[in-house]
Amino acid sequence: MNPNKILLVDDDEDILDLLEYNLTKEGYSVETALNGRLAIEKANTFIPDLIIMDVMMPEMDGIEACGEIRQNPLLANTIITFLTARSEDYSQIAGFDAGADDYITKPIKPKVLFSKIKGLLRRNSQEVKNVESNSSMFIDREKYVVMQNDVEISLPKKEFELLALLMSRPNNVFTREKIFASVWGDDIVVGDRTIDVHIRKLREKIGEDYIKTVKGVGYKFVDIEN
Amino acid sequence: MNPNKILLVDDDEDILDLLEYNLTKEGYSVETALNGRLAIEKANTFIPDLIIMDVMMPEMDGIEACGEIRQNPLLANTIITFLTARSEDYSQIAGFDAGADDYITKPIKPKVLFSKIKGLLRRNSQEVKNVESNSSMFIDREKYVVMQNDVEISLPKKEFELLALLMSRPNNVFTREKIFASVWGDDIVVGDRTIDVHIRKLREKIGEDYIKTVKGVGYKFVDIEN
DNA sequence: ATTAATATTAACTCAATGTTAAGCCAGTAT
DNA sequence: ATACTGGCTTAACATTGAGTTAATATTAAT
Repeated sequence: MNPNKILLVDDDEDILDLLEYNLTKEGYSVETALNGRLAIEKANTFIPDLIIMDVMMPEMDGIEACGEIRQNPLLANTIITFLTARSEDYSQIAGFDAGADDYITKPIKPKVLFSKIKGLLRRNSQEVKNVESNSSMFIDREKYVVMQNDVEISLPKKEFELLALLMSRPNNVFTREKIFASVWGDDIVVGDRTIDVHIRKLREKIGEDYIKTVKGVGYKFVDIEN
Repeated sequence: MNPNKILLVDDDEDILDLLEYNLTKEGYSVETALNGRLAIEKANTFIPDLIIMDVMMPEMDGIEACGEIRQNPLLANTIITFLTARSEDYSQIAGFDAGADDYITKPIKPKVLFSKIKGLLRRNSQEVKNVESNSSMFIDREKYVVMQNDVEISLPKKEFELLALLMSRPNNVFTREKIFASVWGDDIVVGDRTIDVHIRKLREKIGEDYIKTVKGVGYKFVDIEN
């Protein structure tokens, strides 16, 4: 299934119509909402892959809505992007705190916006690359090792790919479904406990605190301060 | 010699001046370039240890320049880092494809940038140091022999080329696919066990511990202390 | 308290790799 | 010519350990 469901949230109907029209024409499945509260409702049923949301809205603003949406495990992998005026510096910071993935500054040309959307959605399905986070750990695909505080940890293939996936988006929850699809491939079927066992082995090797279980949802890699 | 040569590439002279001033003060040897094309020229003669390059530039963008630079074997050990806006997700992905090692998101505080640079160069110097300390073994293409602790080991062609390939990037994993492509050529087809047998003969001659198997992935040449 | 989800452990399976020896071929010495 | 030589490949079989499973324990949510 290609990721292509977009939820647009803005209090200006003209903008909604314009974007909806053009994005639909591009082949995306689009829904809209006029404020934060409605956005939450729509998101819970529509399960979009991407939410583009204005910050300033009546009823419930984007920041608050974002926080709510991030509570829903089903939307763990949904990318949330804010629309924000260039100068509203504070909203950007608050937005990231609330769990936003990105922000787009207004005004923006439709063409630029579309290519941006394409890029964002592509990220979800991208092959996992070397990952450099500002944590004490990073993946070295060339050497096929994980560096932890300048110590090399070598891992078997499946464990390595699993960790690489989780680290590709720290703090982001990966569902078991996504993990299977990415590490094992869509066709191969293995038992339910297989992921658990690999997670366990990883925790044994890199420490208990890096991989966090989100019960009923999946697993995430969290950054640890030195 | 410590790795300390940095090439800065950005179309904004103010930024170049600022960074150059501060990095020079930190003891680095710094050169600058205003666009991708100039960057390639400078890189070819300056042989920097680290290139910090803006993605968006006139004349030739960072991605393209990165690809070009990666063609030059002299710059194989040069770290290439992109400067990119937080939201330009696509450029990050394309950057890795082009051979970038890392990316730094703008805006960034100078202090953070400096510590990041330090980290990047330190990582590189450690690798280089390992290679040098392991002068217990090196390839002599002229004589077509491998020197191990001042002892000449002469190897048949295939074994020699295989070892030379692995040693060309110590600690790096080479997949069977790549080994075939490099040592045998893309067209020639040989059986699955052929590589194994050559690996075995090499291990017999140079010792068991130099070539490590990464099951399901490939082989790598590892440095050995003393 | 009940239950579903996850953790843990150890045993098992099988694909990937290791090992050995024999065969083939090109170059070369007899 | 013929036989020898060393390099390379192949095939058959052995071995290994990554990956999986299954059984049981523990945990978190209601």
